[in-house]
Amino acid sequence: MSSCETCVVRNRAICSGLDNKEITALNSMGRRRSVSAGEPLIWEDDDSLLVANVIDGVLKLVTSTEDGREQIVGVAYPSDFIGRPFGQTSRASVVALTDARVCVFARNDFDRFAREHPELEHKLLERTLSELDRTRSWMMLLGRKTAPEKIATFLLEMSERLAETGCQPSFGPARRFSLPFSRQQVADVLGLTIETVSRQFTKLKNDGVIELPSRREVEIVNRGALLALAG
Amino acid sequence: MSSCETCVVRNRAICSGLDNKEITALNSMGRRRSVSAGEPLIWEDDDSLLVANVIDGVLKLVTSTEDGREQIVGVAYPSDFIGRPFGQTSRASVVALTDARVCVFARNDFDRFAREHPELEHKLLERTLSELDRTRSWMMLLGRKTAPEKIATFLLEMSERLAETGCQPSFGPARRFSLPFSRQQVADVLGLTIETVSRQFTKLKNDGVIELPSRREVEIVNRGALLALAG
DNA sequence: TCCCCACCTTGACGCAAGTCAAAAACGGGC
DNA sequence: GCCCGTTTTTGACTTGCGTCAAGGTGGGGA
Repeated sequence: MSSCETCVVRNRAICSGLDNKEITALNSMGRRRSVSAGEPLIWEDDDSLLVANVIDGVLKLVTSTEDGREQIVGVAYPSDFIGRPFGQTSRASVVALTDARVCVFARNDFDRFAREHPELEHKLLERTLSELDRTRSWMMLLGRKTAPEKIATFLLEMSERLAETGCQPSFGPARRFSLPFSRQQVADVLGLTIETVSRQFTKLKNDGVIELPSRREVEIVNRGALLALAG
Repeated sequence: MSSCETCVVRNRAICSGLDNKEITALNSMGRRRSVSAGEPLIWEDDDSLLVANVIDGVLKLVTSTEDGREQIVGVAYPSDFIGRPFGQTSRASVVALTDARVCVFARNDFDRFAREHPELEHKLLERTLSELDRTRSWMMLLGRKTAPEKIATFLLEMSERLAETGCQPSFGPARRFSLPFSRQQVADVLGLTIETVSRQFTKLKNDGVIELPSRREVEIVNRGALLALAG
C-alpha cells in the first residue's frame, strides 16, 4: 500500500482528522486494490467481511431478488466509505461501475481500530447519517414519483454529484457530464425498465431540455425545466 | 423529567452503557414529552432542532411533495432514536402514529454531550448503520416489488417488529398483532394507493392466508404462504 | 477500415395499479 | 343502543409503465 500521505482523498475520507501516528497504524492494516469496471468487490451476503474507502472511481451497491430483479441501493464516489462494520454482514453486493481504486481493510481490524479512535467513529457516524438522509429521499422518489420525475431528479443529482469529482474546478452543478451508468443501470437506480428510461431520455432531448452527445454523455440545456419536472 | 432509573428503555436505547453520573448529566439536559396519536413532533425542514428517544408508542418519519403525495420513510419504535444530530436539519417530519412518550433533547446539547461520550456515539452509529440496512432493503421493495409482494413483506415485517414490543413474552414473530397504521398509512409505507392496499388485504383474507378480526387487527394464518408471496 | 456484438432505441400491445365514485362498515360519543 | 363522521371496501374504468419484439448504432478489435 502506498503511503496515505499522497492519497487524494486523505482530507475528505474518514481518515481525515487522524494524526500521522494513527494514519501509519491504519495504513499498516489496509491495502490498496484496483477493481475493473464490472468487477465485484463484495458479494451479497458475503463472508469475506471487508470494508473500504473509495479512492477513485464509482461503485454501485446493489441488491437482487432470486428471480433476477435488481435495485441499486447506493452509489459510492471517491472518499466514500463502503461496507458494514460492527456485526451484521452486508445485504448488498458492491460492484465497480468504472475502473476504481479502493483502500480495503479486514472488518475485524477496522472495527477494533475504530472503537479505539472516537474521532474516526464520529466521521463515520456523520457520513452514515448523511447517507441515510440521501437514501430516505430516494425512497420518496421510488415510492411516489412518476417516470418523468424520476429521470429529472436523477439527472439533477448526477450533475451535482459528478461536479465534485469533475475536472473543471468550477463550483455548482455540472452542465455537462459523463454518466457512470449504462441505461440498464439507470433503470436499476430508479426502479424503472430500460425501455422507459430510454424513452424519457429521448423525450427530454426532443423537448430541448438536454443534449445527448454520446451514449454516456449528458448536457443539461434547460436546468429550470428539469427542476420543474423533478417536482 | 422523571428519573432514567425507572425508564423502560433504559437498557435498550442509546443511553445504555452510560454510567450513573453520565445518565444524570444527560437527564438534566432532556425532558419527557407525550405526543398524542396524529400529533407531529418535528416538522419537515423544522428549525426547532431537537432529537429524541422513543420511550413508548410508534411514530412515523414522513416526507411529502408539494402536491401532497406522502411517503413514510421510517418508523420509530420504543428505544429508537429520532432526529438528525450534527449539522443538517432533518428533511422529514416525525408524527406520532399512536399515543407516544419520548425523551427529547435540544440538538445542540445532545451533539455536545455525544461528542464527549464515545460510547454513546458508538451506540448511535450501530443504530444508524442498522437503520440504513433496513432502509436499503425497503428501497428494493419500493423499486422492484409488486403490490402482492409488498403487502406480504409488510405483514411479515410488522409481525416481527411488533413482537418485540408485544405483551406476551413469547419469542419469534407475532401471529396476531394490532397495526399502528391506517390503510392510508400502509399505502404511504409501500408506495401504493389505499384502494390497492385494501384489495390486497381482502385477497389474502379470501385466500385464507390472514384473518382481519377488526380494522387494525391482523392474524397470520398461513405464514408459509406469506413468505412465498414476499419473494 | 470494416465487422461484430453489446447496448440502445422504437413501436405495438397488455396489464397491474391508479383514479373516480359510491356503498358499506366500523367505532366513538351521546 | 343508536347516530354520524370517518375509514374502508368494492366496482367500473383508465392509464402509465412494463413486456415483447424488431431494428438501429457506435466503438473496440482484428
